[in-house]
Amino acid sequence: MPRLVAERSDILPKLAETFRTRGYEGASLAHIGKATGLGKGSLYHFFPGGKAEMAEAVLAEMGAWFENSVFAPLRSIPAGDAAEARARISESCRAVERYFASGRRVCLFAVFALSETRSLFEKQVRDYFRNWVEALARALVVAGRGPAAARTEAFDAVATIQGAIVLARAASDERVFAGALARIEARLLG
Amino acid sequence: MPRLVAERSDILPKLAETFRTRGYEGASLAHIGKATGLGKGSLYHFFPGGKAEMAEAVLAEMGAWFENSVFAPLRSIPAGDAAEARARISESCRAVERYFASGRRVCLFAVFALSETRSLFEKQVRDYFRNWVEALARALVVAGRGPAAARTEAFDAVATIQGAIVLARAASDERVFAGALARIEARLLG
DNA sequence: ATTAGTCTGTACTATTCGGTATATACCCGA
DNA sequence: TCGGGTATATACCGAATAGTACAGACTAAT
Repeated sequence: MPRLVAERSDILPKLAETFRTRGYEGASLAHIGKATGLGKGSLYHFFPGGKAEMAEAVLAEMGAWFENSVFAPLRSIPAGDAAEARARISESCRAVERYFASGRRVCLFAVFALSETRSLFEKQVRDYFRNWVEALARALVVAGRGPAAARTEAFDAVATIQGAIVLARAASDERVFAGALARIEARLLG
Repeated sequence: MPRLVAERSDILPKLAETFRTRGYEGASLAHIGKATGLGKGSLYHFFPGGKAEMAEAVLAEMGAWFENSVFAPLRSIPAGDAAEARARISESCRAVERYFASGRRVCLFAVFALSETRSLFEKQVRDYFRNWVEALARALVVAGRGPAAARTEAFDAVATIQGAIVLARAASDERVFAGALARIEARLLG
């Protein structure tokens, strides 16, 4: 039996894809096994906690990606450097567009937030959105907004992004996501 | 065996509640049976097509409610009556807030849009959001906006509402939904 | 009173579920 | 060459799954 996978993290992308497309309940071990090419034995070797641990690992990886690629850059802008803040906000919009594949790819945190799975991953889901809103609000403050306005604008921007994913999928038209994101960016910078 | 239910529509609310809280895959016939108080016999009597037909009926009822309570009033504003348009837009925001129970209650169309269930109910999901955006855009035109601006503003408003439900649930704080909706209304009227 | 049609509960099928146990194969260090 | 830890496949478990079959009980019209 040749080894196919060296590390747990090698199969996380395919795991994430399966949870995204089928949801937590809908992703059966059979689906996961087929998607990853691994049997139950290997799956339970890597994730002794079963499906719950798989989903947790996927959320952790998604969270880490956003932390590194979106939240941290927004949070760490030097105070007073409004030009840099605007540049980082623009960059974060591009990173978001890339990650969600222009609305074709779903946000797993949103899927979990809308389902009863929420209770299983409540903390991860809450922290993800809180971190996003707070990081963006911080960047807006550096860009010159008042604290209260920055907070509500950040909230609305994140909410609109999430809703745009829903509407883009509903319409099966990814252009509407790109358009919405462009308007969000303009509003954040304007 | 006493009759518990006279018509199919009597159990639709409980059916909707079950699909909302557990999703399509997560709502088993056992859950549905317990929630509605009906055995499988009755369930398959009313819905010979099983779960798929139940979900379809629920979507149809939700769609009809929105059509009557939100879309039609927005669509049927007399041309030129900007004041009436503003009043109807305000009313629709209040109807939406009531329906989604300030963000506690999930939008089933959004849940389906994000899952692979989407392929089963593609048309219903697409039509729901398209009708909403178009009705709101029409109202905005009557209120004085240009057609293009009306369309993008309507899209963004619906998207933000959907995203606000996600974020409100993630934060387990319904006040943030009410706040977001108030800002959306102000933006639509301003 | 009879009957036809409308519900309702229950037992049943076959399948699939998440999870466990086990046996086998591989790689690497001694 | 010989273990021992790491992967992997497979058979298996009890529970739950969607759906079917059917018999009983109620209602309403005849």
